Amino acid sequence: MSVRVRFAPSPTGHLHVGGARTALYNQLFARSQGGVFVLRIEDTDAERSTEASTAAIFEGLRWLGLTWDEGPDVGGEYGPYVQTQRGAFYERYRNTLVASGHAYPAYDTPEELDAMREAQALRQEPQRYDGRHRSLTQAERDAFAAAGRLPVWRFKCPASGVVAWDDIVRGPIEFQNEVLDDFVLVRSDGLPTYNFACVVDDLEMRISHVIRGDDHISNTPRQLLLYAALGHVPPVFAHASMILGPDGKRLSKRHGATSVDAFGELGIVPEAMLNFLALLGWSLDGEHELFSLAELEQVFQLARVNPSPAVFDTDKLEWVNAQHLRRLTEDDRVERVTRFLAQHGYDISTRSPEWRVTFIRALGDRLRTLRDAEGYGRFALVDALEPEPEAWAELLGKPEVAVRLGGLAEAIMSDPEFTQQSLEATTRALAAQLGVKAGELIGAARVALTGRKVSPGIFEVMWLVGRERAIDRLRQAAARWTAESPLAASDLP
RNA sequence: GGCGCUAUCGUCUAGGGGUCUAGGACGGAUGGUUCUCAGCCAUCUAACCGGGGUUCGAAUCCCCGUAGCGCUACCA
Repeated sequence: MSVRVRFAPSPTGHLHVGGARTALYNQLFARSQGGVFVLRIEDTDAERSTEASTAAIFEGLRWLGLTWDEGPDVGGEYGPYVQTQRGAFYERYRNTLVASGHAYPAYDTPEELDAMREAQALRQEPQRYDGRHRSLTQAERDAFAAAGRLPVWRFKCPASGVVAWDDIVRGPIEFQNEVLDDFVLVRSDGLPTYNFACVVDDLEMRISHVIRGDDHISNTPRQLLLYAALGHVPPVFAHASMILGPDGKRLSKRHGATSVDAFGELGIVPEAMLNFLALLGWSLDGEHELFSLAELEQVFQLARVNPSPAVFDTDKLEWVNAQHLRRLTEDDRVERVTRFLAQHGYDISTRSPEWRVTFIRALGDRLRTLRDAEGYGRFALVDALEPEPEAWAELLGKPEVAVRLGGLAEAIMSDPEFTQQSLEATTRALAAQLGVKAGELIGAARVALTGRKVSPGIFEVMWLVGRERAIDRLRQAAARWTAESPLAASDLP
């Protein structure tokens, strides 16, 4: 049997991390099996579906680097791949079901249904459609129609028996038919409901495996019943678990970023997002955890997907991100940092290639996210530097700062080479001459040159800041220290 | 309420009757390296939800609880 899977989002918002993981698992399974990955848009909810959401979902999938073999944009043998364009299929299948006695029109109004459920709730009964329009006579139907009522089409659910399947990630699951009711197939406006459209499309698109979130487990028995009524063998089902927030509740906006491209804004690289998502609910062996998409496509196994829900852990995501950042080639890393910075108001594209490479090397392993480049690299990105209060306060408490920084400015000025090496030699020589530890001098220089207590290596910093600006910052800091430090008086002769 | 799913360190997980004094990773802690930080190295921290079975033996199988989550729409 050839493997055909699909990711079928409904365009009612951004691509959520849960959806992204479902899409990923589908692609991974398809590729690992030499199968086909289909993208289908389930927009039968006219109320909530929007063009903008469809676009956002595409954008999210593309950002991640996912690729599908059939879909609205790439076409394919079983199109169209947008449900609102597949009306003819649903109509045909509905007619089949009506003809075989598996479906019937129901004319209840929303108010009548509400009343029915209320009454059931009052009696502590399970709330489900009681089948009141199941066996209407033609005359009764005509009467409703004449009264202007538009029917929905309901599925005639068997009153007894069980429906069961062997879920790839959860094993055997079964439902008693009696807990199901005559669910709606086609709404009064003619649009199919999820359960119906889904089955029709999976059938028509020859889907072999349905990989989706476990919020669909309770839909599965209904769909299975439909396959049976239609006389078809159902696909194999695999229900992955939910992704939770740190509080153990279903991940949502209040946990922060949930749409995948929001993570791009946070400085997460798509390779890392994919890797992390794959690990949320799947593992190769519990030992290896760093994978590229291509590697995942080789080693992924649906049966190794974990049935229990997983908490989305940002710390781990950032760690995975840091690992992927390191794996990038230097050119790629320069490119991505440059692009990220540009999107956040810092243009380093005009700098020399040598400067940019040095900048990225200086940032080095400090980058957990691309955004860290803004923080660690700020000293090199802006002209005017306001020292952080805490760092400055500490400097004020140190002795002889003006002499040292002033001396360093002099030394740098008279360093003919101005390379990282020469700067180091110059600085260390000065420290020796002043009789202080190099670390002392460097610490003061760090605050003067970067405004912070933490920065990349000081000689890289000097080189990146440039001779003029470095001298300038050192002198300014010296002057300001003299003006503000209680220790300044004793510093003067 | 009904139905369903899930249950190993704080988090992601390995482990599926003996090899488990439960392994790896993130996080945290400590020490080393270093101009700070990061990194790297070393060490440490911390778990089988509870109770009953089955068995010579259970984290692993069964049952019952409990908890969390999902579904219970003319949403998907």
